[in-house]
Amino acid sequence: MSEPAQTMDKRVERSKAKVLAETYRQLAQGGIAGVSVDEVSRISGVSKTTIYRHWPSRSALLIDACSRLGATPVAPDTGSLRGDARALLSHLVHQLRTANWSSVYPSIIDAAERDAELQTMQAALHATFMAPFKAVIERAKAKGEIPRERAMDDVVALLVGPLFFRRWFAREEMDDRFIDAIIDAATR
Amino acid sequence: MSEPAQTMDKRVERSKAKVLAETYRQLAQGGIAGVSVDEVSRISGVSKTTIYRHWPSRSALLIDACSRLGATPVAPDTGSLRGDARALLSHLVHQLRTANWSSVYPSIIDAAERDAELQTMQAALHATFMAPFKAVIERAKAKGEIPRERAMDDVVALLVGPLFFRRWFAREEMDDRFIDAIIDAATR
DNA sequence: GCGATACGCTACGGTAGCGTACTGTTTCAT
DNA sequence: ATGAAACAGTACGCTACCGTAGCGTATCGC
Repeated sequence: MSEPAQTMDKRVERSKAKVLAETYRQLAQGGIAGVSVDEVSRISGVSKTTIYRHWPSRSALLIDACSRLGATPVAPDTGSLRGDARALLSHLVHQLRTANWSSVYPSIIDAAERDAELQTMQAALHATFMAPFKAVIERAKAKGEIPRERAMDDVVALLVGPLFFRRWFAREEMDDRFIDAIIDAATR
Repeated sequence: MSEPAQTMDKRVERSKAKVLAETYRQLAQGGIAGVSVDEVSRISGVSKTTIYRHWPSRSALLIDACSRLGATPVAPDTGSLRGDARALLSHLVHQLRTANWSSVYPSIIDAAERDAELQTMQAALHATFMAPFKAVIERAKAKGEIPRERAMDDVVALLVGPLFFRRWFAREEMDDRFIDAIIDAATR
């Protein structure tokens, strides 16, 4: 979102990096509510004054940090929809188990329920996460593997919904057999 | 969870009811983080001293209030799995759109990510919500509408996951066509 | 080298929240 | 009627947090 701006003072870059790193850590540990500017300052070693020089408020810092959570999306191309979907879901399961954003995301979802700014940020994050799924489904439609009439968003929900459900609501394990069951159901 | 205890002082009952009612209201409005004991006291008209007589801490009050969110579960019996599932999902969609717990649940999910007590409460709530689904699926298995080998939890996740996904993550509308798509996929 | 900029440090002011102590009053149960 | 229990009101102490001000120092770009 915010670029290096071509020529950025080394000191600024260093400070921002340190602050964002510590913000990530606190986000992963305590969610959005667990981030305190005082503590970010104390642990990162960057003065609170400096933090407020770069972000106008705690809220701005949080949005900036959260909006960088999404990893670079990668759309596989195994040759078949089933193979692509299996690759995507396996990768997603791995992320849900290990990635930091997996424990932060509920905070964002909760905050988006009441804060408009957070809501647009979450929408962008969501679009980033879902992009590879949409790409794969679009390709499958082009090859005729699934009918054109099927709504894109429906297929995405059928594929990803059950995983999210297990990770955050049911708190159950997600094995390969479950992934296959999802694919069987969604690409029927 | 906490019973009328056979003979409960009218004053106690009245105080607890007023406090819980206001706690609900603040929960629906601002989530778990939006509940303040001082404000519950001020608006409900029940003295803070009294609140702390009945709940040892703010956390205890929150857990007590949240654990009562679940409505009485109702398992329909239309004669077919498709009919039952359609009834359940339609009702769930309506709840997700209008019920108070729909805006509170993300808070609980987030809190459960880090607090063990909240986690067990959420597990109980989840079991209550899913009970009618399990009943319907079990009946369908008995009638041979779906094979016995299919894991119960998989079917539940395939049915409910896409709806939760739409409500909280994708923030998209849920119409009857989508419900049919889910049922087609899950009961294939 | 030197001016400009970023930075650290310390100390505030202000707010909000939790949980407790104390005192006097109302309401219940018998 | 009377003792016991629950209650309201108020005032605290404590902690945590946000955001700002003032001042001196270090570091960058040129």
